[in-house]
Amino acid sequence: MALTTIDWPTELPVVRHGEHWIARAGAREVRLSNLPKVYWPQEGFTKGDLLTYYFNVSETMLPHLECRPLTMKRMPNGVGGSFFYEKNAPKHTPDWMLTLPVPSDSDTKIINYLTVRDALEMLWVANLGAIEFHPLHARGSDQTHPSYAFFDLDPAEGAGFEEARYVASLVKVLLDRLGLQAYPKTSGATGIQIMLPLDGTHTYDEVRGVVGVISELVHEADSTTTTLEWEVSKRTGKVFLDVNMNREGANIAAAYSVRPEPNATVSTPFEWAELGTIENHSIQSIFGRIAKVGDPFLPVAEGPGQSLLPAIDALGAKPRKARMVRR
DNA sequence: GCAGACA
DNA sequence: TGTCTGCAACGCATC
DNA sequence: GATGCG
Ligand SMILES: [Mn+2]
Ligand SMILES: [Mn+2]
Repeated sequence: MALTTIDWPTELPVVRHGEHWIARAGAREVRLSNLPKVYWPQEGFTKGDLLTYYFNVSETMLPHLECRPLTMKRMPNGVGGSFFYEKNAPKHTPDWMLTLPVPSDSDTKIINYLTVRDALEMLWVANLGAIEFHPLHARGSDQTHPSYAFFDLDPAEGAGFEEARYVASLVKVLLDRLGLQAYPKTSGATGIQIMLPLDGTHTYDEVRGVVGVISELVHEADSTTTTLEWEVSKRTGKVFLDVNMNREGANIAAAYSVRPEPNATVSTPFEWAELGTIENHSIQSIFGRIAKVGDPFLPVAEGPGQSLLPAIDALGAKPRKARMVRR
C-alpha cells in the first residue's frame, strides 16, 4: 500500500523504521505512524497524503501560525470517523515543542496550547490525526487584543457558496467606504472569511462592535440573503454573519488548513478580483496556485495592521460587551 | 493516536 | 504479547 | 441553570 497517492512538489523526507517512519531535523526526531492509512475513503487519500501536504505547505502556512496558540481538530480514523477538538498539549508532547499558557474560563484556568514553528513541528501535530489547524486570533499568551477582525460568512441550509460570494461583495463595499483593508479566503468547507489586519490596540468588545454594526448594515441592505439569527432554523436559505466568532478563545481553520471534506479541500486565500470565480482548492491543486499567485493572505500575517478608530467614529460603533460569565 | 492497564 | 480503555474544548447567546 | 451554537 502506498504512503501517498498524489504527486507532491516534495516527497516526505522519512526513513522507514519497522512499523513507523522517522522524520528528523537536527537533534529532533518525529515518529510518524500509519502513513498508508486511508483518511479520505472516497478519494483514497491517506494519512501520508495529509502529512505530505502539511510538509509542502509549511513555508506558506507558517506565517499564519507563528506564535499562535493552536487548537487541533483531530480525526485519527479519517474523515469518516469521529472527531474531537484538543487545546491542551497532550501528556506525551516532546519537550522541544513550544507550548503557550493562556488563561481561560475568565482567568480561573490555564490552557497549555501547542504552537508550531517549523515543518517538523507541523508534522508532529498532523501525525496526531490533526486534520484541521485552528490558530487563535491573537499571538502569544496575552489573548486580549486580536491581530485581526473578521467576517465569518456561513451559508445555511438552502444557501451555498454563490450566496457567500455575493454577501462578501456587500461587505467589501462597506469596508471600501470605511477605508479598511481586508483579505478574503474560502473556509475550505462552505463559506468565506474576510480578515482585517489590526494594529493590536483593540479589544474583542471593540472589534465585535465594528463587525456587528457593519454586519447589521449588510443585513439591512439585503435581508433576503443575509441573517444574524442565532437560531439555526431561522437561517434557512441565507448566509449567516457570525459576528460572535470575534471572541477570546475562539478560532477558525487557518489559511491553508485542510478540511475533512470531499476532495480534501483547503482554506484558500484569494484576491478580491477572483471573488466571482474562486473555488476551494484541495491538497492536490493548491500548489499550482501558490506557484502562480503566491499567498494573497500575507498581509494578514505581516501587516500593516490597522486602527479601527476611524471606522468606530464613522459608524458610531459601541463596544459590545460579552455577558458576565459565572465563575 | 497513544499511553497505560490488564489478561 | 496482544487487546482494551480512557482520554482528548470553549466562550458566548438565548430561554 | 440548561441548552444551543460554531
Ligand atoms: Mn465559517
Ligand atoms: Mn461560523
